[in-house]
This record gives sequence, C-alpha cells and structure tokens, in this order.
Amino acid sequence: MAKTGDPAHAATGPALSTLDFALDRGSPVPLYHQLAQQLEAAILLIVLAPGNLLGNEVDLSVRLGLSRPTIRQAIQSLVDKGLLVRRRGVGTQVVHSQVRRPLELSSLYDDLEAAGQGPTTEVVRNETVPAPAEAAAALGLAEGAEVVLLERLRRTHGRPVALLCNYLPSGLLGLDSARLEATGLYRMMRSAGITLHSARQTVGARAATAAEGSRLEEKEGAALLTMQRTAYDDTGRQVEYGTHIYRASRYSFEFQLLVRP
Amino acid sequence: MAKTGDPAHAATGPALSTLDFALDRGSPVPLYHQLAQQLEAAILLIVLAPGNLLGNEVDLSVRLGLSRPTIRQAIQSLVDKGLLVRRRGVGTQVVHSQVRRPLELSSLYDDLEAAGQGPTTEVVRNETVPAPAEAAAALGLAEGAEVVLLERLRRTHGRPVALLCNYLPSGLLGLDSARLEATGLYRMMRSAGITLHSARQTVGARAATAAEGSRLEEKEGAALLTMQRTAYDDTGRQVEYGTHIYRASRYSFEFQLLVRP
DNA sequence: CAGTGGTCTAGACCACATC
DNA sequence: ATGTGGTCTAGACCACTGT
Repeated sequence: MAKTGDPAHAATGPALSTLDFALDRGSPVPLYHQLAQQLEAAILLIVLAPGNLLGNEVDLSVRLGLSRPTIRQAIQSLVDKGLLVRRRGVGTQVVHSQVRRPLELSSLYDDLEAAGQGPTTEVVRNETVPAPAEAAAALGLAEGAEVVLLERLRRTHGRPVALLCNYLPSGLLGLDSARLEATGLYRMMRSAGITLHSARQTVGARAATAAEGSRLEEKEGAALLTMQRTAYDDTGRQVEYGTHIYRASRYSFEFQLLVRP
Repeated sequence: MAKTGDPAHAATGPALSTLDFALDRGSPVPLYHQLAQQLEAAILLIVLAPGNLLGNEVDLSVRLGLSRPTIRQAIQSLVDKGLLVRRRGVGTQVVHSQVRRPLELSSLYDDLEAAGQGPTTEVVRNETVPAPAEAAAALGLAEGAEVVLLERLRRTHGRPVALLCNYLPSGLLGLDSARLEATGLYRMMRSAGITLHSARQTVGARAATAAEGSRLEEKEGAALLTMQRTAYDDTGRQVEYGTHIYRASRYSFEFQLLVRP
C-alpha cells in the first residue's frame, strides 16, 4: 500500500525510486557488483534510510534494465554484509542499527593491513630452523622439517606492543628483513601470489615471564594477551603459523561474528 | 583430458562420477541445499579426496538433472564454507588441508550452544536497573533507560570459569532465572523469536582484582580474559550487551576468520 | 486476496587457464 | 583451440506475509 509517511516502521526517506544508478555494461566490473556498490554507498551515506525500503525485485529489474537474478545477486551480497534484510512476503529493508560498524573482520586485518604501516616493526630473528613440534603440526609438516622462523617486535609511538613469532614453510617466500619491516608479512605474501583465505585463531591470556616483561616493558606477572594463528591460502594449504603475545594494557582484539542459521 | 591416475596434483579418488546423489524434488529442502549437504558429507568422509576433483558444472547438471545455476548455488555454498575452491579455466577442487576443522564460528557458538548444556550456570543477579552509560551506548538507549541486568557465574566440573554480566533492553524478553540456568540466554532469545545475526566482540586481558579473584577462585593479580560483546538481531537492532571475564587458566577463545578479497 | 522473496530452468556469451 | 568457471537473461512456479 505504501501510504506516504508512516513513521511507525516505514522510514519514508527519498526511497529507492528517486535514486538512479549508473550501470556500465562495458566495464569489466560485473553488473551485480556495480549495483551492489552503489546500493551500499547509498546506504552508508544514509541516502537510503534505515527501516523500510527497497522496492520489490521485479520492479527494480525493469527499472534498471537488469534481470531479476542479477538484481538478487547484488542484493544478496549486501545481505551477506549485514546491510540489508530480506523477509518473504514483506520486502527488503535497510538494516536499522544506529551503530553501523565497519563490519569487516579485523585483527587479521589489523595485521594484514596495518602490518608495517602505522606501527613500526623490528625483525629480531629471521632464519631457517627445524620446525618445533607445535609449528610442524600446525603447518602439516614433519617435526624437524625446515621452516623459516620470524621473530618481530612491534611498536607504536616508540613503545612495544607485541612480540610476534611466525613459522612459514621454507621456500614458500623470500623474506628480506628490510622489506619485511617496511612492508609487512601479509603484504609480502600477497605480492608473492599467495592469496590468504582463512585463519584459525586462539586467543588467551597469561602472566608475563620476566624475560617477556623486559622485552615488552611490562612488569613480570603483568597480564598478556596471547594468540596462536594458523593461516590458510585459497587452496586450503597452511601458509603460516604464528604465536604472538600482546601487552594487554595497550592492545585488544575487536572483531565481528556472523551467525549462520 | 583426465588421464586415469595423475598423482602429481590430481588426487584420483573415487571421483565424483561414481557417487550418486539422492535428490528429492518433493522435499521442502531446496535442491541446491540437498546437493550441497551430500557433497559436504562426501568431502568430510573423504569419499571425495582433497586435491583435484569435481567434474565441470555442465556435466554435473546433466548427470543430476539440475540446471547449472542450481549446481552453482550448491557449489558456491561450499566454497563459502571453505570446502571447495574454484579456479576459472581449471575446475572445482576439494580444498586440500590435512587439518580440516569444524569451520564454524565459535565463542559466540560456545555461548549459543553450550550455554546451559555442558557447563552449569548460576544466576547471581536478575533485575531491572537504569542502564549504565556503557550499556546504554552499546544498546542504543538513553543513559538511565530501563534495562535488565543479568549476572551469571559459569562453572565446569564444579569450578568457576567465567563471570558473565549482560544487559538487555527491558521488555525484550521474559527472563526466568530457573529457565535461564537450564536453557541458556541465547536459546531463550531464540525461543522468543529473536534471531541473532551478528555480534561485535572485543577481547582483552587484565589482572584480577581481589573481589574477582575470590569469585573465580584465582589469586589477585591472576591473568583474566575479558570480553565485551554487542549482539544484533537480523534486523540490525541491538539485543544484548555483555561484559564478561574468564579465567585465562581455564578458558580461551578459538575462532575462524575468513578473508574477503 | 495480492504482493513479496525463494527457488528453478534452459539457454547464451565471455574471460581465463592450459595445452 | 579447448575446456573451465563467471556472468547474464527471461521467463516460471511456489511459499510465505500481510490484508
């Protein structure tokens, strides 16, 4: 029915009908993706108001000159991102949370992106060693197989935040320490043609030993965050195992969980 | 070409062609989902070997009597789960990691599922209070608005593991303490028609205060894991804010991160 | 009842990887 | 040159939601 103005649950904004989308069929970017990006932009700029919204898929498809499956593919990608909600028999709505967060997975991203960017990283060790049992198991190698051991100290504002210890299958990657400090591990892996796909992390806490304390400028017994991570590339091969410790006073993990039904 | 037996990169197992799938068009379960489940089962039982596999989509569609989009939808869902990899011009392969993990997001699930199941939970407080600033902000309410405060002590094997403090918008849910101890918070929310969609978590660490130590049977100064979480339902509304502390000696978070390109 | 999204089909053409 | 997945179309019917 769409009465004009129903403040109850239908936030009547500019609505979708007044927006126009620029679709370029000549572009290498898929149409569904072009549409998704422009819808997302409209949502994030709150041109599309939270609450009720989005005409039905059939109308949309004729208005934009696209087939319904293409429209659906675009909408679905935004549903997956948590920006839209679909209800059968009702319609597609812009999610209405006041706090619309960045939504991206972090902590891996912190290291993926920020690695070597904002903070500084000092390579403490970078050598080939026989794999300790823990690393061998995580990487799917025999114990004692050759692996590259990487130990790095990360600082922000000149003060230590984390001590990172990583193991990589030897020969996977050339690891120049200077470039490592400038570029970051994940960026180097990406440049080497390794596309990360997923990672399994375990986060815990414990008290700092005296040695750890002196390296991180904490007292012995101070609370530390610990993290072990195994990272997989897009073929499912283990490409990295890391065991890290963080000063809890200066670092915490923040991330988004999605519940799948 | 598919030479029979190419141990180099094509783990020649029973291959897909020998498997048959039972598709029930009368079932309310979508065909793509039936196919996905059966493929997943075959992969997990290693009937389908890691490495090379899976005939092309067109063949599959004629063999199973389904259209290609339907086949693709099934395959895509397994790609999203990280069980399959697609490469243009190459084909679809079963991911080859020796360690194929449960894959599901945890820690929220720990609480979603295990809540009230294995471990026991004692409700310490369950009352309506004015929202403290932190909880109000997380829930998108005015400071001092009425919220339900829930404080629970969780034990495994009779010994404490965690102290959970939750805030919920008042009126969202009837919260009977006895049922809460037997059923768990998330199960009760689900029964009340609230479908959780996502949550934002922050994990950190700090030393236990004397009071916390005595409640968790730890010494003062022992390392604790801390977690703050805001949970959203499928419409994007905040439905819960929690601030939890865990004995680091008995608990850690484990979870899977997916990297999106 | 009318309107919505959910599923499914049978084609088509293109981009990319490999030989 | 061939075979693969990636994209896209124009329909169809069903299941659910609201009135």
